[in-house]
Amino acid sequence: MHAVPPLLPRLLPRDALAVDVLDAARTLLGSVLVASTTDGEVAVRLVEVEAYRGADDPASHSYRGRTPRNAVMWGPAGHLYVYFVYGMHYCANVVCLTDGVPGAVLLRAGEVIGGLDAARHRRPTARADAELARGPARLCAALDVTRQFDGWDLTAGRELWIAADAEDHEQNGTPLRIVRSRRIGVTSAHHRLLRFFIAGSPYVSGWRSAWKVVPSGSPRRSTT
DNA sequence: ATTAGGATCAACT
DNA sequence: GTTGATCCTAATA
Repeated sequence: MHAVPPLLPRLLPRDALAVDVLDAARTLLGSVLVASTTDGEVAVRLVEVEAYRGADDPASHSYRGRTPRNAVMWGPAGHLYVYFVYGMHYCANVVCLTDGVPGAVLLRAGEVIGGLDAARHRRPTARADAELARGPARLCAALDVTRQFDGWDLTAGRELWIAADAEDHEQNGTPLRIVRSRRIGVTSAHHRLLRFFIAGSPYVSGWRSAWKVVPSGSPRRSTT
């Protein structure tokens, strides 16, 4: 055994995201989204994501083709696709695959690991810190992500960027486990198990005991 | 603990 | 005119 390298934040490379949405989902779990704006820096470790594909996925915004709203999904991997829903919320996705092939991973929930005060200020209705970023629109609110960041390159290391998972996480001495389930809130493609989350995490949204949940490996540290 | 209804608007039929 | 990749509050158990 040689010396353990320092756990410095490392920018997640675009290559790690220019892959199939299922692989990108597993890479994103454990990664940390960092937003540095004038009112503070907030960092969120992702614990729950959902994969959305293209023409073969009726639940995806890209299913019916390219529009001004969803155009970013056809662009380069590692950029952010932000959309507005229900008249008052924003949700964010990380674009995957290669240029011209739509696909993205919805960021559904995470643990606020930095900038708690700023996050609490932006999420006044949260009654516990575990609720600060539990849910896709809450996560965006905690990071102050709006349509201003639609198309933003997360791999450039500017105000909003993504850090690779730097640790081998464990709980009670065993590695964290990824499980998958059906996606939340979608009314089509119900059967597909395209939601990925960290088993047992208190920061995961929408847990339902009745749901079918299957194992799906452990978080992957990107090696590129 | 679980459920139902309302808020509020851009994109799309 | 209808529909959401949602969240919050209030009501019921």
